[in-house]
Amino acid sequence: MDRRTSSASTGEALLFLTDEQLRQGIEAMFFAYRGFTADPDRILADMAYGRAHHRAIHFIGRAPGTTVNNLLNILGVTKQSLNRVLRTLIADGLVESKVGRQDKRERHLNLTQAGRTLEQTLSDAQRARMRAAFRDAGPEAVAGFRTVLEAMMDSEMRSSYGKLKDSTS
Amino acid sequence: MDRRTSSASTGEALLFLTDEQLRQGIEAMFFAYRGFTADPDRILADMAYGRAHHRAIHFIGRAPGTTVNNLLNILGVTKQSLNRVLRTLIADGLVESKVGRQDKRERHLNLTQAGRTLEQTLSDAQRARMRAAFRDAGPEAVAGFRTVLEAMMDSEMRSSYGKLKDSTS
DNA sequence: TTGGAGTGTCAACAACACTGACATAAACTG
DNA sequence: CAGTTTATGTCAGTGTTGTTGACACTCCAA
Repeated sequence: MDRRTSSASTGEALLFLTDEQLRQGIEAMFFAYRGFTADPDRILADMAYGRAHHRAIHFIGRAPGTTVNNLLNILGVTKQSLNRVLRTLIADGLVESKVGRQDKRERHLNLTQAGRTLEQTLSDAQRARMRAAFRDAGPEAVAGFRTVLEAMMDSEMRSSYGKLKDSTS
Repeated sequence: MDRRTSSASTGEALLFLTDEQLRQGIEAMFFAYRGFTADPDRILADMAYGRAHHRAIHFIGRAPGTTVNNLLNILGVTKQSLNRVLRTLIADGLVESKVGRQDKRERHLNLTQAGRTLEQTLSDAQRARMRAAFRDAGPEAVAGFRTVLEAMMDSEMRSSYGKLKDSTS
């Protein structure tokens, strides 16, 4: 099956689309993601936190004052799941939740000083690996990396990604 | 902190290594990985299987006759965790486990016909997304994508990845 | 024969996701 | 104003996937 991409009938120009190339892409993604999360995971293992806390802290730090609903959309989890994480982060004084001024139903989330410190620790570890990978690979490879990843996102995620990207440019 | 990469002191040539670029790389990785797993996850949700079953099926299909220990190294989980998954896959007739001929302690794992069918279904979905992303991004971007991902892996994973890659070339 | 490697299994537990149901307050709508 | 919707929080239950620790069995190799 899938004769179109596994034979040479489409010519040399599409050789990068063979099933074998796609499988290697899939496996590269799998192994790289493990590396990507390994360092923060190690740090968090010593605390009572996990990957979910890291993600929440990352995106609150990235979009200060964001609402719970917005965070829900970015993270793509249920409110029950996020709430469990947020509750512990707020209780531990890493995140603060403030009632909205305009719309008092909303809660605006911000990192406290302690939260920023942890965010920095986690993101330093993750950035160090990313930086090493980027440096080894070079600028053209990095551009290609981002192009492919963007194409691989669902469109909703792509818009979340775009908003974050633009908000800090 | 990290003045080296966040200032212009190292020159324009390293602009792709700014903290902002690294953060965007981190977020791209996060959102893209969600897309990457979304399609197989949807298929598996209807069955009694999850992502762990998909991974086992993928790598058994990729390296037929592999031993449990080898699979353990590739997947990077405990044998207890893998065993739970393998047990259900074997019980459901998707994977068969054969005692080694040379070393009878080892078990060699292979997909049954039913296993291959499921593997095909899952990997078709995942490859379709990967193919679309690769096609949209173009060959140079794909090359860069792979270069960065390889640089991001831990070295043990990189060697697992390399072995799989070479075994089918 | 003894030690260690490869494997399987039991039990307990934790993290993180899910669904469903319900509560509250605020905002919007007719 | 009454009714509905939105944003959020919470309780209870469940499932998948990971972990440790312990123990047993088979079998290879020194």
